Amino acid sequence: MTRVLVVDDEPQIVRALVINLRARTYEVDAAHDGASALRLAAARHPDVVVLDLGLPDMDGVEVIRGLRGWTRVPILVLSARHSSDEKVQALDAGADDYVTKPFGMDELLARLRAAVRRAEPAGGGADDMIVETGEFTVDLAAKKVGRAGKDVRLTPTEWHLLEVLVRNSGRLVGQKRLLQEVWGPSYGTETNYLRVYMAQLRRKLEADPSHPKHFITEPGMGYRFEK
Amino acid sequence: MTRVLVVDDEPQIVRALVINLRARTYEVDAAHDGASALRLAAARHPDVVVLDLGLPDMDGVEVIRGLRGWTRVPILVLSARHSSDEKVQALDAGADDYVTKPFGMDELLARLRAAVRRAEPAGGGADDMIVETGEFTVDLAAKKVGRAGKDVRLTPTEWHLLEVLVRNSGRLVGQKRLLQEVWGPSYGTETNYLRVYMAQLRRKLEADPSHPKHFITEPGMGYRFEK
DNA sequence: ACCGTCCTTGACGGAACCCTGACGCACCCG
DNA sequence: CGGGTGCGTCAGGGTTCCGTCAAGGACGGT
Repeated sequence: MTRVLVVDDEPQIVRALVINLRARTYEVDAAHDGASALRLAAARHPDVVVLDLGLPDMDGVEVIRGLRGWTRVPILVLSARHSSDEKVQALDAGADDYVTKPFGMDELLARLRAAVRRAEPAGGGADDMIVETGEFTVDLAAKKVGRAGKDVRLTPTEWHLLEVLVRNSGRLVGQKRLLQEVWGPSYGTETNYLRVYMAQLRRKLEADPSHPKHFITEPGMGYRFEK
Repeated sequence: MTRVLVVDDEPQIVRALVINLRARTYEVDAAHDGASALRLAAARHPDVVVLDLGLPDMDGVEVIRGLRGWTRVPILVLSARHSSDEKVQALDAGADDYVTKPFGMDELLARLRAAVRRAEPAGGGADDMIVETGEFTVDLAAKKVGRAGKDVRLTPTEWHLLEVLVRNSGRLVGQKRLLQEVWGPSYGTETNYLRVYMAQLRRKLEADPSHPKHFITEPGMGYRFEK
């Protein structure tokens, strides 16, 4: 299932896009300003972003930079402005495509398909990664965690944090990097978030949460996941 | 150096593109029909293809399919036709972008940069530099130190000091430089810090801490790490 | 409009860490 | 032979950092 994040401040455009995308079995999130767009992108990990440049709270190019700070997700820019300068700016900031309003829905969808297609891993990526420990199993592709034969229920943030740690299995991940990957690029010092969510992960997955064997704290530096 | 293959049957457009691209230090090949385009692509392996759909010998979409049969090289389509149908066809056949003539050179170049950029290999290279001695192992990427099969726990300052020494393996590092790299630029004379933390490193890593073989003191000058 | 889930935020005890000063030792030089 | 300098060691105290809990608020679904 492909997940799309639609960012636009005009409700009718958002609605049109959402309806068309859902009809084609995309999973769609919507945001109406830059701040929530960045937050949603961090929380939901869309496979492609459709971004209107004319947002109420911040410049669209800033949103692109905010995304590009930590992800290579395809960004498809919508804009009412035809000026060549605008396009160049957006594309060089990291956008993948630029469509001017008014746009044809067919064309937009085709461009969206193209963006998603080329983002797919080249040669059968090892994305079906399953990591097992003595006590639980993490299926990165299926986004599922199992323990003692039963599925463990994780909230989006918990899963996101777990995913970053597991993808860097064995390596230390600095707290700043964790915060930026999970909560977005504007975070970096709010270490209390990490404390809270690491505690939840340990409570749900560790055999003895007060003496963790897999989610290891490196004081002053970050955390490390160990099989 | 980025290599571009330009495919168009109109000589003036080819010339304009070639001049503009060469001026920006791209390496450019040109073809005037589909057959030679496919041949040139196979022979020269361009990093991006700029393809006009209106070719004399074959349908542009066929050219796209011909390329997609064996390569994922980015394809940027040029076309005089604005019809939504054409665009959808080309994009779904495997094109990455679609620009209608007449086009602005700035915009085309920006789209070309975008296409090349996202084709670049993903993550910054896995910098898994590992340094081994007879007694312990330092993994700079994972920020991990192992000794006799077990992980050794280092505090942030200990790790930082070790990292500077290891990255200058074999070379003498002056105490002033060590202090400034680990404790910050305003330090430089507090050599007692060094004494304390060198002692901790030796205690944790040397077989015989009182007769160090790897963390060597150069009296009056600094310290040196030796495998 | 209500309810449940999830995220955020603040507070607090305890642990880990960093700095500091004191002391002993080896070496060099007067 | 005695004083000085630089280095290694140790232990205590202050500070930062972490784990835990609970309450408040935002959001979505019924």
